[in-house]
Amino acid sequence: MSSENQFLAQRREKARNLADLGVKLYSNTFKPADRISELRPKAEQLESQQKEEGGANYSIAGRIMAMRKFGKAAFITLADATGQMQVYVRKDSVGEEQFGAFKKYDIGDIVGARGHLFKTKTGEPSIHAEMITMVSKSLRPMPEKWHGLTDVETRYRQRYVDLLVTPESKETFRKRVDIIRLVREYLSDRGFLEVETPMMQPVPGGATAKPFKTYHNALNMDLYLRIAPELYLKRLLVGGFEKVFEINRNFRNEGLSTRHNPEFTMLEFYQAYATYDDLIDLTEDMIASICQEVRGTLKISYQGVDVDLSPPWKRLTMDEALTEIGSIDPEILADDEKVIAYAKKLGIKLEAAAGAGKAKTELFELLVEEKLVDPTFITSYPTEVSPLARRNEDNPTVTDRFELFITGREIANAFSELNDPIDQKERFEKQIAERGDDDEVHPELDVDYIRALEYGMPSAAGEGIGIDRLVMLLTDAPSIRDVILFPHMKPEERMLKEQTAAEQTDDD
RNA sequence: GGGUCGUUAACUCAGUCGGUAGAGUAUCUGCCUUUUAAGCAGAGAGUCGUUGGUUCGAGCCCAACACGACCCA
Repeated sequence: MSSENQFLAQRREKARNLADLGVKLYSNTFKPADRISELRPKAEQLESQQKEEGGANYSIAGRIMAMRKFGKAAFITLADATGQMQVYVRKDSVGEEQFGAFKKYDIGDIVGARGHLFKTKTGEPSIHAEMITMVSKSLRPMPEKWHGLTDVETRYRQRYVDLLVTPESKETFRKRVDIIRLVREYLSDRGFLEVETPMMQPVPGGATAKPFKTYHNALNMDLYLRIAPELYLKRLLVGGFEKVFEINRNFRNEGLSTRHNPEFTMLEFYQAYATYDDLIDLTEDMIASICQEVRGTLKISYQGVDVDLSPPWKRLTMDEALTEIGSIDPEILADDEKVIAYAKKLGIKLEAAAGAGKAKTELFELLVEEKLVDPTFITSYPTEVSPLARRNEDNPTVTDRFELFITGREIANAFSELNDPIDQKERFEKQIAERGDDDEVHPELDVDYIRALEYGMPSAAGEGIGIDRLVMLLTDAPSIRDVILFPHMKPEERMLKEQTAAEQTDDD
């Protein structure tokens, strides 16, 4: 039984031939002493057709990306983690035996080479191999060298191949690493402690979303994958840590889209004795400085649209945004019934219990959000849609909260924290009473969290930033799947078949 | 959940009006010791996403399904 095609069969055959020649197909004895990114500049300095003085020996290991074979010589392009470099393999340099084996090497094989530096007559910095050896034999053909891999489905499903042949993809993920490191440094430098709080929670809280459910055998209890770390981080403020942050995964059991993956990376940070406007300044400075570091400029373009991240960023209250950008008459905004009627007129469906705050938020999403291209802080969110935020002292119908929008997308959400345990409990209870008929979103009363607040939490402000979306912005990625190494996909039918076949029969 | 588009060789893509399945790269064989999308000559390679239907005949027309992309909710 073989679902093998011609290519797999050919490669297996070649591998057998190599093994017959005494070549180890998967050897672990070759240890490269040099890295391509450091070797190339050295070879670059040579003149064409010049060999390095002294004839020092260098060794590199990497994957064969291209081969240009002649009868008794060949040029191969080798790629290691740091870059690509050409290796010149000649029969009279590596010897009869090695060259005989080398002739059976394929594109995709991982090999080691040792030799001296030189530059070809066309000026290409190269290593003239005196020794070449197999490190790992590849049994599958690589995608085409010129067009590469363009099928996004294969790029997401087989990221290992994508990373091999799509330099831009590799670059995006390097930038992602940089961005997360810079966030960490920025906050650490300002005295924030990085902490880890439970990903498995008995009561999922801190956001309105559908959680994943799992089960703990020994404890005989249901657990939920967290939808947010918020309530645990605030417990730490109660415990006396004054500045904390966490960068980690959240899980939401909802649909997938260009902007949504079931697991996504979130930064949340909390600062005691701060208010939301302190966080406005911090956010603006942090994101701008990271952009400057990663992109070298504050004027970037996202999917063809120019975005200017130069501070200071625009600040508007929600009512101002609805008036200035949404063109809604301030008289309508001042009257709860008129706002609700206006929203309904525009086709927004509101539940019976929904008030003017909910209507305003819906109107904002419909009329304003996508128009906020340059960074804009929207403040004064209705209390109705902000169950964990502190009410404004002068106007209790709104909270001391902001959201940051860039390229029409929400990037950050922050507020002065509600630390009054009685108010908090009442708001939880109201939320639970209004949960409606959606069984999957079930806010529960987190009694331990209330207990924590009863011990007293300092005044504080906290913020969440979607790291994936920030990375999308700074890497100009159209889809969240382009910035997540292994995005969730439905299983391939082919693989399912092979898996069940393998489970049923176990011979070869 | 709804709509539109896509799925053809390992990869990138053609495929006319329904009449025996095509190219480039890659692979294989031969020649070739400074090439770089190396070159020259030859060869092999396909469940046309899946299952049904219409038809003398389907990659192409129809239906359902699968997976993906985009838009909408």
